[in-house]
This record gives sequence, structure tokens and C-alpha cells, in this order.
Amino acid sequence: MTAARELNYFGPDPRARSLRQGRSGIVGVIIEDRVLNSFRDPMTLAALDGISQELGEGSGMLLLTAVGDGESTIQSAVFDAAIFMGCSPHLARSIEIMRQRNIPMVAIEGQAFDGVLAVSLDNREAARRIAQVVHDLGHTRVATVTLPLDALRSLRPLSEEIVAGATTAVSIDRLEGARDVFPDLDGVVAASSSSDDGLEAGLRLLTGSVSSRPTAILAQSDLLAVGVIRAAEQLGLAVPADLTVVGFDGARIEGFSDYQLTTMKQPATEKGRAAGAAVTALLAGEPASDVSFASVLRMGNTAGPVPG
Amino acid sequence: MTAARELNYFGPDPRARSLRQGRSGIVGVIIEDRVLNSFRDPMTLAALDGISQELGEGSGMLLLTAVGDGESTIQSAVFDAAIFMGCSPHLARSIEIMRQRNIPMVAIEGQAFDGVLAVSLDNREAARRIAQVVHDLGHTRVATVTLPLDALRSLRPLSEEIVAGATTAVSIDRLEGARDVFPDLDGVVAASSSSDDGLEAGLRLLTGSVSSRPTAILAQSDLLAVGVIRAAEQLGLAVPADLTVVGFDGARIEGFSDYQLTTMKQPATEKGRAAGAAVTALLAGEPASDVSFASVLRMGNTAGPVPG
DNA sequence: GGCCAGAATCGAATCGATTCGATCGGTGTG
DNA sequence: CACACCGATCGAATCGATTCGATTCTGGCC
Repeated sequence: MTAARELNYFGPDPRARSLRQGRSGIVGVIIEDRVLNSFRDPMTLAALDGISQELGEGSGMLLLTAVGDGESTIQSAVFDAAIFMGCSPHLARSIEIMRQRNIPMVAIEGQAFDGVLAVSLDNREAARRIAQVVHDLGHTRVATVTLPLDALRSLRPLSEEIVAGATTAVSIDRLEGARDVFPDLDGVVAASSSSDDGLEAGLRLLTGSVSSRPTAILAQSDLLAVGVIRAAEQLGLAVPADLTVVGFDGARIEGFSDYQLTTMKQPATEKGRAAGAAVTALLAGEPASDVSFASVLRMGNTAGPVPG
Repeated sequence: MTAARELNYFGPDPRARSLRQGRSGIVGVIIEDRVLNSFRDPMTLAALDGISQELGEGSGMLLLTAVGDGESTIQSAVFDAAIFMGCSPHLARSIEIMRQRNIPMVAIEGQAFDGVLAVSLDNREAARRIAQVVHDLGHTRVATVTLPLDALRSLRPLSEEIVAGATTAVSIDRLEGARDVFPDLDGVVAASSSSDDGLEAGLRLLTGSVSSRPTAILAQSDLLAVGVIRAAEQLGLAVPADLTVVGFDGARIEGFSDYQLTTMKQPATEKGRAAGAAVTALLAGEPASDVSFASVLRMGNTAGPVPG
């Protein structure tokens, strides 16, 4: 020990250790967007927190943004397992590389991929359930505000063309669920999941003649729903008297306490924990299987019968 | 190439490569709190985004939570340089380890540490400036809502005992700056930087007799200020007619557009970029020096003259 | 005192890429 | 034709810890 101190030796070199053991204790977390956008979403953040809870002390999370080619980092970085936050076709190449490297992969939400363990939510079923609630209240003029369907980040009207070229499984599933109840459901695609984008989307949907204006709006996230409610307020519409708004996520939203949002509550932290646990199991050589979570309907006070 | 393919060889092994080269292309980002709490703060998130911008493709960010002993991960993880998000005495041991390992370190905000490059803000000076604005408006009954001063996360009255045992440099500096103008400044310590905690703090400060109630509140973050304004609204106080509220940060806050907050705007993303650039320089063997940023006063409409 | 099991110590091989020095092959010039 | 020079190819050493097999040491027991 004294000799070690004299020689200025301070513990094993992580690099050498990881080479020899074939383990680094690092789990790669791959996000598709840039950091700022990804982590603004409370669900993503909660999932990340869940992952870190489950991985615990022994291991760190390596944040990799899979923008553009992005392979450089993914190919050269040291990590034992990968967790994808959302899984779109853009990742095909990255997934191929990891498969060849024999790196276990887990995806939280998103398209199913061969060799990638899926931690998913009953998006379609949950969207259908809450749409059914709105339907049962008697609404027929219904519109939706969807999360981004592809890489483009801008507000635009929902078109079949966009749907056909959509890559974000979550948004697609939730849209399909809503359309199971309202087959002709139309609306807008939001630029991102934020209340400001929801506000913009809400204004777009709600400015129009009273007779054509929707009486209910299905937002694909709570942040969007909050924005829509703010839009309604700006236009002098009362919620839920004049307009029914429902969300999705069950997020606790800062500074939004006047209403109790009617929404589908999803276990975001648990999704992260499940992903972390799956990764741990896979690394230990134990078998692991897909995990699917169910959302719970939370009746708030933002949905009511058709006005008039 | 064909031979390589036949042998199932897919590029160099990152572990071996990092051992030989002594470089891994990974930068450790050390946060003191758990993920969920750290990244809820828009300033921290912006800084993280700035870091990732600057590091660019070649390298990833390894998220390390330095909770408790936490050394296990810090000691065993592979990374070339470290960026601390806030730098408190709790990190002394971790810093010691890295220094011995010869790992360059950069700290965004926080206490100065030997061998740790500082990227900092003019917290004290900025706090003094905005306090002066409030002072010049004639306010004398002034209170503050500070960010957490230590590891304890709960709302409590500001006491000299707490100040004496404080570890969070940012909060201390901002408090001192405010006290440069209002020497006897009193108030409460918030549980965290959120509008909900600000609301709670605001309610605590504003419920009392009209004669003893403060006419101005200096919040140490914009989120806290927003909460205080919501508290004022709940109590039927108009801002800024009945109560002046100023913040700190210059954050864009979701769903808060009724007011334009009077605050000190700080360049959060730039802080992150500076940290990233410093790390890059240090790794390249180039010299780098401390960076200090200045905040800019943004006059909004939440500060006004003393009522009555 | 001798022998053996078990513990402790030691040396060598390994992980996989990189890097350096040393050949080897080829071209160009005197 | 020979020599020098440049690039390409090759082999060996290196990075630092771990692991395995072998050797040495210790103690207990006959």
C-alpha cells in the first residue's frame, strides 16, 4: 500500500479493466433529438430517471444523440448495453452495428425491431379508451393535436400524406387508437410536446366559425393539452363548458393547477426502471422479455358534454 | 475486407482502442442531485445542451450522479475529462481522485476548487444589480426566496444558521449580492427551483398582516418568481401594483405569458458551450482559463414602485 | 521429522488495437 | 548496373489489469 502510494498508483485504470473484463459498466442511452428537446419532455425525463434508479451506483449512463449519421460516436464509444429512447427507422443502421457487436439493446417505446427488447405502452388501446370517453359524452366534431410524426419540427395540418410517411410509432399508435373511435379524425401535427406548441395548435384549430369549430380536442400529450386549454382561454372559451380537452401522459405540470386534466396516466418512471432492469438482466446473461405497460384513465374536469 | 467480413470483424473494439490511445472520447458530466431534479431546472438543461453542442459528434456525455459516496462509478468509469454541474464541498473527494488520475476538470458554477477550471456567472454582482433596481423603486420591506442552500430539500425560513452551513455557492452568492443592497434581507429557502415551490414560498411570505407583508420579493430563480406571482394572485394581490417580484435566470417558461418577468438574464447555453470548449482545449493539451459570464438586466413588468 | 492439504505468491498469457522499428519491394537516378 | 530513397508490409512491443496455472509456503497431522 505504501509502495503503491509512493509510485502514485490510484486504483486500476478503467480502460484496461474494461478491456480485460469486457465490461465497462456503462449503458448507452440513445436519444434521437438534441438534448434540449428530448429532456424538455417530462416523460422522457422521468424514464431517464427510472433508468438511473435501476442501474444504481455501479454504472453510468452515456448520453448519445443519434442525429444524422451519428455512427461515429456509437461505433467508437465504450458501453455494454444500449437503451433507445424511442425507436424509429432512422436507427436501423445503428441497431445493425450493435447487433454485430453483440451489444444488448432495449428500446423504450417505438417501433419493434428484431433483436431489440421492447418496453412499451398500450398507446393505441389507451388512446382508444380516452377517445371513447369523449365519444360517450356525445362529441362528434372532434379534432386532435398529435405529437410530431416524423423528424420535421413544425406545426402543420394533419394529412394522410404525413401519416403515410410517419416514423414515430408512439404518435402513430395514439392516432390510430383515436381513429378507432373517430374514423375521420382530423387535426394538426404539433412541432413538439410543449404547452407553447399546444397553444399554437389550439389557436389554429379553434379559430373558425362556431359551427365548424370542434367541441372536443384530443391532445397526444398533457403539455399539448395544457396549451390547447390556454388557447381556449385566450379565445374566451370555457373548458369544459364550451370545449372538451383531454391529454395523454398524466404529467405533473408546473403552474397548471386551475384544472385537473382528463388524461391517460402512463407509468413513465416505471418504463425507465423496466428498461434498466432489462439491461441489467441481459448483461447478467439472464433471459429477459418485452415489457408492456398499461395506462390508467384519470378523469379530471376538462371533459364535459357537448355544449348547447 | 472480405476476409474481415468472413471473420465477423466489425471495426476496432472501443475498449482496446481506448486503452491503447489513452482516450475514450467520453466526457463525464457530474450532477449532484438525481437526474429528475437536476434536469427539471431549465438552466441546467440549457447548459447540458450547450456542452453537447460543443463536444459535437466525436464524443459522448457520461452522466454520473455524485450522490452519497458515489465514488464507485467515478472511479471505475471510463472518461477523459469531467464537467461538474455545480461544485460543492461534497465533491472534494471525487475531485481528489480525478486530480490524481490527471483528468482535466471543469465546473459550471459553484465553489472554486484547486485544479478545477471554473465557468461562472457574476452571481453576486447580478443579484446586487437587480436588488438595486428594487431598492431604487423605494422598497424597504423586502424578502427573498432562495434556491436550496444545502443538500436538504425542504421549505424553511432563512436563518443565519443555515447560511453559515450553506454549501451551494450559487445561492450564497446571490444572497450576498442581494444583502449588499438590503443588509438585513430575510426570507425563506425553497425546496427546489420550481414554480410549485415558489408558490409555496410565496404563500408563506405573503400571509401576514398587511403592514408587515413585504412589498417586494427577490426570487433567486425565474421559476421561483413565477410561483411567487401565482401565490400573489391567489391572495388577491396584483403584480406589480401591490407586490414587486423579480427573478433570476431569464428562462423561457412554459405557459407563463401574462407577465414579462423582471429578471437578470444569464447565458446558460453559453456556459455549457464554454465548458465544452474548455474541456476540448484541455484534452488537446492547450491551455485554458476560467471563464466568467455576465448577466443582463431585463426590465419586465413585474416590478413597480412601493404601493400606497 | 515427514508428508499433504490448503493458502499465498508468482509468472506468464490474455484482452485487442496501436505504434514503432525494421525489413522488403519497387522506382528513379548517377 | 548499382545505389539510394521512398513507400508498403511485417513483427514485436506496448497500454494496464485480470486470470489461470504453477510454484512456494504454511500449518496440521501422523
